[in-house]
Amino acid sequence: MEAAQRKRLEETTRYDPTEVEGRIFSEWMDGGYFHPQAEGTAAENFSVAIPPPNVTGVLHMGHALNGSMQDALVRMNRMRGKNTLWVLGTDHAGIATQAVVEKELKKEGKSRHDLGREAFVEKVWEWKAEYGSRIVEQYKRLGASCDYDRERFTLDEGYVRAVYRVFKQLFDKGYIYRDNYMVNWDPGSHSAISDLEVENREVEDVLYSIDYPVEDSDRVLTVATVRPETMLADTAVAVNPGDERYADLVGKHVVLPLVGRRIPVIADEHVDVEFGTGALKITPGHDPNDFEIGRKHKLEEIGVIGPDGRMTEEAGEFAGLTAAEAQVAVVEALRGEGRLSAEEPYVHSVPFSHRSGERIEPLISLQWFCRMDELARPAIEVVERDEVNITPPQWKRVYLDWMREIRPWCVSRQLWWGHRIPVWYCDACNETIVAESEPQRCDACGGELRQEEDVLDTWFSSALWPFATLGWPDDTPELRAFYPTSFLTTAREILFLWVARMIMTGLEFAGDIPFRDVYVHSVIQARDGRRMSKSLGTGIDPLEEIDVHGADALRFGLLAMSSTQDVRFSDAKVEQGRDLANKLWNASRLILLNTAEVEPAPRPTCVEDRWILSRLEGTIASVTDKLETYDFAHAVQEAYSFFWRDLCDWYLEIVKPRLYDGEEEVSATLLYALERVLGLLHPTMPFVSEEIWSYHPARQGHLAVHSFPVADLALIDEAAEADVEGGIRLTQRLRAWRDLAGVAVGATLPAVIDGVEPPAFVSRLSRFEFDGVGAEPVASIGPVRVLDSDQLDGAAVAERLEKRRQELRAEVERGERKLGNEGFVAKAPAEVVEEERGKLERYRAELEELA
RNA sequence: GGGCGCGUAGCUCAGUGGGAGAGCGCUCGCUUCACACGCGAGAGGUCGCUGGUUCGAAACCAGCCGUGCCCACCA
Repeated sequence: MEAAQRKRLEETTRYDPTEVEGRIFSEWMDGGYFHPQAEGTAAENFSVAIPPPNVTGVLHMGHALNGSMQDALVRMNRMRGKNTLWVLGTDHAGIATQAVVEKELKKEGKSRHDLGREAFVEKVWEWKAEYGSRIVEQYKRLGASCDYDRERFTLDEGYVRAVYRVFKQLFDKGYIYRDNYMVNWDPGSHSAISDLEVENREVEDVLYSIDYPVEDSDRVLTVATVRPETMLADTAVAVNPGDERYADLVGKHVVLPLVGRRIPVIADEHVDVEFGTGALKITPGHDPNDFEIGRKHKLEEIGVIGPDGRMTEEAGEFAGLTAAEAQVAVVEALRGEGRLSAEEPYVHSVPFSHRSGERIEPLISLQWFCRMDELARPAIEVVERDEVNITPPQWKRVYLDWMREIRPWCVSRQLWWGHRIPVWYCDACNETIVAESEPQRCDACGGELRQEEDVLDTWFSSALWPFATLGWPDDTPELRAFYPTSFLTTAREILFLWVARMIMTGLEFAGDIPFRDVYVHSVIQARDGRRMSKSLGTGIDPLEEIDVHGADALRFGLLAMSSTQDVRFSDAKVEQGRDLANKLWNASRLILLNTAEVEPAPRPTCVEDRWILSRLEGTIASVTDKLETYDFAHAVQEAYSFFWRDLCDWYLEIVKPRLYDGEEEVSATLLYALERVLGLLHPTMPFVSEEIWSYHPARQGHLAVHSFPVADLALIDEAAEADVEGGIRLTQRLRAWRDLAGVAVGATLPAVIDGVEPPAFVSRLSRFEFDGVGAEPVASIGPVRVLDSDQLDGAAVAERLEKRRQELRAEVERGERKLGNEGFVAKAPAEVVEEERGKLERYRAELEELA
């Protein structure tokens, strides 16, 4: 080691991530390690497509967790020498991004309409250029080993070609069509949204009962509704065909109050006899159920609420009011006419826009849809056959259940930011042209064309992510080398929205599954158990955590707290990671500053050496297995426990004298163990491991591309493990005895061994002299007979002895009770019974000695 | 309405048929020549409740209570 390096090691007693991380990351980038050549086949390579974050965003805890998991597996496979690609990119996130820019405009008192479409979209691109790359920089802070030179954007030039190709092919197959249909209208974003972007919330409304007079009769038909303003668009009243109360009215008409329109009484199975009066007003224009019933009975579809949320001309005297205002006015008018027979509070679930948070207004409008059933079929099969493996397994069924009930997808959005739908209309001859690139003139009449105004749902483009990012529709080297990707880690909330659609499009267009494994990770909640969200103010900023504790600490913490169930964010786990980084640094200082100049190699000379090597290799095997099966929490905690407990607390303490002596064998073994520990931890804690590696004598190049340790099972030694662990337990018992017997910390006590000689370290670490002479034994701890000396407090020793006797009596009693149970002896496995017998014997013997 | 989870030490969570675990916090003792982001020793739990299966249950089954999420067109 150079003198300067040695000096730095000697002087730096605390690991400082802020000083290290930026420097190390630059070294990785300069090395080009994250930018693989597009060579080989997907079967032999390793690749991942990052779930593309929104350009609007900043890194949140979900990204940090997901990034930590992906990076762990990506780095592990890169170290294994695989040609490894982690594709990075961002999503244009239609509604979200447009909303942010509109909000900016609003500050200047302008709306997007003031700018016009072209200028507005230009503005969004400017915004994207300025802020869109923030999240990429933040992934670097996390240490994510993405290919930053292959960054993609769902709206970049090549991506548009992929989207248009897909749209055209789906259209040609007859899957994509345009129709007037009931959609979820989001008054907030002024666009239709898909079913998956709707969330239901419990709301307290008023349930109004309205009397509809029956034509040519004194009777009234009373209907119940929470939206009285929609009665203006009623085109029927429905009753259940089996409902005798109304059987005679079916086929007759009622007169709609306020409006005066005659509407038929129809019979439909959908109507619940039990609910309210059993009569249901039918408003095909403003209610999804009524829409279905209306289509079935060929009812007129009237729209009284427009896309702007205001009452239309159809609403007559109420035209121009907002729906909420109209509700008040309609109720007032009905009351005036004596048609309101009841009002009662009513709690029910109501759809809201996931994006804008506004209450969904169901409307009929002309939209583009995509039939999903044919696309779903093969996507169901690959999951059924486990060609795409979903972990944890309960999500497989959730996926399959949803896919089997899949409905058409409304893919058009009334936005300006996004993939403008590749459809052109000719007003001259009414021709509709779908094309991958803009046609000049109408094929049929040569007339002028105008492009469809709507854009595609953001998820339409994200659905193509795994192959579009690799250059599809061109047959690129990247596509051949890295598709299908190896795995996908994701939050469950986008299982349908994104994962399912990638599987469908992957099979349809890229001819193969997009990934072999889907790992659905847990959700990290706020410290108080609420959802982390910006609007609730419950978010925890990963970058702040990185600033304070370091990226390795955050990564370790997130992986350690992740599990199959949702967990609350734990500062303690991040601090545990920070402490681990510091411990790694300091243990490495001890090793690197004191070892002799030797080749790192396992060179055991005693049982402790064989023990630590056995534990090391066992840990490598187990941690590797856990990482490969997405059991990140146990993987990092097991690595932690091996390193801290076994290596630092015990082995380093045991070998210190040999180390300070400059013994070559132990130096070689320690350097070997350190090299392997650094390699094992690098995927989860890349910065600190890389930094320490720079001081390691075996270093040739960066740890990021050094070999990942493969467990050497020849070094597993169960006998050595048993011996040393026995010695450790004995040491702990001796220390505990000293403590309770009131012995001074630094004092060495005389004792003799009666029985099997424990490993040599026990004497030194417990501060007992095992060849003591003279005095009487006063206590018996395993094979150790403690001899009396003036360092002992007689009363404390007696008390300690009595306590042990009580413990032993309890143990003996327990064993006797268990073995006295005939059922146990007869039915329990022989080895379990034997074990109990052995224990009982030992406890009895010890009690005998102490008596 | 249907489905999936969860309820274990003060806190956050592991453990899923043979003697209750981790991290943090707490108590006591240590400025021991890698680390006080440290070292050593401790205290702390009728494993939500009630029944059942079993020689044996925190774990398996049933019911109940509490709690979270997803899906669903009862006005």
